[in-house]
Amino acid sequence: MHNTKQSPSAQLLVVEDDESLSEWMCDYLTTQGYEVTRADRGDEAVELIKTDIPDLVVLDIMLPGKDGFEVCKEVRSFYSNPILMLTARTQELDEILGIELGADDYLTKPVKPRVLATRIKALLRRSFATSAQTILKFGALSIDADSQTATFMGDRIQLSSTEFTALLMLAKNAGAHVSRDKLLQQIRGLEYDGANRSVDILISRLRKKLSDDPVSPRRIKTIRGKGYLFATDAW
Amino acid sequence: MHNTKQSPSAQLLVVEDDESLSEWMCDYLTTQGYEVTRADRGDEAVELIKTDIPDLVVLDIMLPGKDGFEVCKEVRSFYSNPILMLTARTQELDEILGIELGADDYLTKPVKPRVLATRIKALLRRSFATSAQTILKFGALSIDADSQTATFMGDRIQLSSTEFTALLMLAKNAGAHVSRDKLLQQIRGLEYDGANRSVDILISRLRKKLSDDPVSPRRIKTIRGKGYLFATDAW
DNA sequence: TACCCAGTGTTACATGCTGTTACAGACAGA
DNA sequence: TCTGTCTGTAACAGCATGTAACACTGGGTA
Repeated sequence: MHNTKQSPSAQLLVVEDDESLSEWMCDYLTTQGYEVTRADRGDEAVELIKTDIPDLVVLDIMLPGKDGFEVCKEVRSFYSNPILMLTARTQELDEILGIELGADDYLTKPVKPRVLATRIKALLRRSFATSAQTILKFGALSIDADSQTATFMGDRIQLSSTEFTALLMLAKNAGAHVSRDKLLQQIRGLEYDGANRSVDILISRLRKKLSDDPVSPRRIKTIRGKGYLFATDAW
Repeated sequence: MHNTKQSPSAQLLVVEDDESLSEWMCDYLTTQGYEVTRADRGDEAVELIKTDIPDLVVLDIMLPGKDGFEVCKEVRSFYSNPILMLTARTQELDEILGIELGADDYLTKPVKPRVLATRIKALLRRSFATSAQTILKFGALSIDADSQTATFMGDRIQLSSTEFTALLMLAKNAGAHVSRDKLLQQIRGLEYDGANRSVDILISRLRKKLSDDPVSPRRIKTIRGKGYLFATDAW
């Protein structure tokens, strides 16, 4: 029952002027389940990227019309999906490494099919993964778990790692109360012994940084005897 | 339940016109866990290589249609996986050694099963090993494990090998914290004794080179008591 | 050999983070 | 209103972290 095919037919653009190489790459990638478009000129490639917006571009450097470096530089202003460069000579490779032109990976010719497929898969996986970034948003407040950053009204809030952990935990359980026990466990791996006030202090500091009034908090509410609650719609 | 097979069924093409020899090689390699395709003519082999793109080709020299030398030369323009040549006579062997035709290894007949398997395994391992290169990208920062190079905003960052190792390790675990212990282990193969501050210094130097503000770092965050974390999306 | 240099670890001190204590105020039930 | 309990937080202490300055090392060079 399980379909083992990983990539759900991503759309690729192969830009290569060597016809035989281009042909086998396109054929091979098609057999791998990709939808493949072909171009053999640099200027043509730019147009295709603009109109088709492929999920990934395989881009040779030596090209008629406009070389790979130029293409890369030109499209980077509007195109952010991965670009895999193909290079024939070590000299070109040096150039790729020296100049930061926006390529996401490179391959030296001769290209091995398995390697090509592996790279493309990896790049696509990464590309999809980063676009599925987990950012929690609550009005003007947003919390990004991956980069450990919280912003409020566009400004970054300076939080210590502990504060961030607590905020994230509260936000993940927004609308429900989180006990001191759980917060402490998350932060220090400790059980709450009842007399410990560290969570209170932590919340106090968090509120201050979120400009939340402790007397009548809109964001982090106190649930007497039970813990704290992150309010979803604070303002 | 555990499958001990190492190579996940690589695809091989055996090109040999001696039927009995071809048959036992194919059978034997199949029992070794490979997926084997057969050809007995040189021209047929070229077609199969083009369409199937096997992970490795075992190629006899004396063949009807087109001999092994020709096949090798012809496919090398588009095929870069390993080719293992089979030769009957010493004279042929001399030719293989004299002419650079793109073979990766050779075997003289009679072929011993164990030797054949060992060579194939070695060639495949080498072939896959070279496919490890990849560029990690995080906004304006890119890290190339192969060339031990990191660039930031297009400029190359001058990193010592230790610094690069640490950066790579952090980047590979982007979004998750990496302990001082692990960093030290990776760098020096040592256990972290708790009093050692070398990791801190290393991070400090790294941050400086990445223009990361230590007071409020965007790239390499400190997780108090746990280590450091590379933020995926720093800006 | 003596010297230089880059890389790396150590020391020492500055700074920052977090928990504890102590007290003030808030809350709930009687 | 009174009382006991819970919560907020200032102030402090202790420890973790940041880093300048120096020491050490190994490799290259004159």
